[in-house]
Amino acid sequence: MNIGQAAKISGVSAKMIRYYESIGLMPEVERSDGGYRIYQDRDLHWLRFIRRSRSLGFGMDEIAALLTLWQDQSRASQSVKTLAQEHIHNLEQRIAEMQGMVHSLRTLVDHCHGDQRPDCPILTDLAGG
Amino acid sequence: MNIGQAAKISGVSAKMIRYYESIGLMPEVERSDGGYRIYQDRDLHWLRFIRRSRSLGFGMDEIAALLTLWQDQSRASQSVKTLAQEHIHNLEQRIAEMQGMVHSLRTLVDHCHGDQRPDCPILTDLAGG
DNA sequence: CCTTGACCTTCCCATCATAGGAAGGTTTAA
DNA sequence: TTAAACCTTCCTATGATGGGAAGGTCAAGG
Repeated sequence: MNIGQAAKISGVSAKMIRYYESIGLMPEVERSDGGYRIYQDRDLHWLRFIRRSRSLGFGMDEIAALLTLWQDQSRASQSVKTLAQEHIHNLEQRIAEMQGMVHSLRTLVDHCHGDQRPDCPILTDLAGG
Repeated sequence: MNIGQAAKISGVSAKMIRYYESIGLMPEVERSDGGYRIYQDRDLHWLRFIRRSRSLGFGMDEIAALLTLWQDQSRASQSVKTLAQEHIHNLEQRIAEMQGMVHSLRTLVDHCHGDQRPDCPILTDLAGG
């Protein structure tokens, strides 16, 4: 299977597949005589694992760790759970940060009459009160 | 006032002040004979405006627009309000996305016993079900 | 067998906001 | 006059992704 087909099936772009390989997240796969990468079903599983992990917001470092745990038949489920919990914690922090922004912005927006007049509490706040 | 003092007072690092200048977000300020940037109170206001906008999650493009509106005495408050509302909308979308991640992760984590056994629903999910 | 088009290869560049560092010039206080 | 503290510009990197150029390969049809 070519990289293009692997990309279509796995939902990971060819660009990203090569990138994952370059940073060591994907193993280097077999090549054809002409130098084309050749993918097997096993590699597709790998790619889908990465894609799903990305969609849950894991970073490359975390995915590398998850892949290692995945490959290690004898790991304790505890290590995976801990990693996931830490990731949840990070996400929640970022969410809280953005919610704080939304809250402040909402207050400002609510106080801005939003008509043709130039007076605007939003700019007044940004300018430092 | 040197860039270092301006940085300390405004809370924007010297590095970033130069960067803002280079992308046209800050006006080019006066220089000393030796080439040092010289900042006035007016410039500090500008920097604080940028810093506050950044802390509310506005991107450089949006801040550029806000600064223009700020400088334009005759603009309608409506334009500012609209910009802020669009930004809130963007933030809320990103928040929702991350909350979806947290939700999925929480479900997975709740189903993982997290002990010494290797069996782990989190990895099973990541691997595709 | 040859051509053509679709595909692949590597390499470079860009994003966005921020930081680090190197090499060298300026300012200021002792 | 010298040393320390500061400044200057320029280059590099981050993380994940995409775009594009120059050139090589593969497969199908004539």
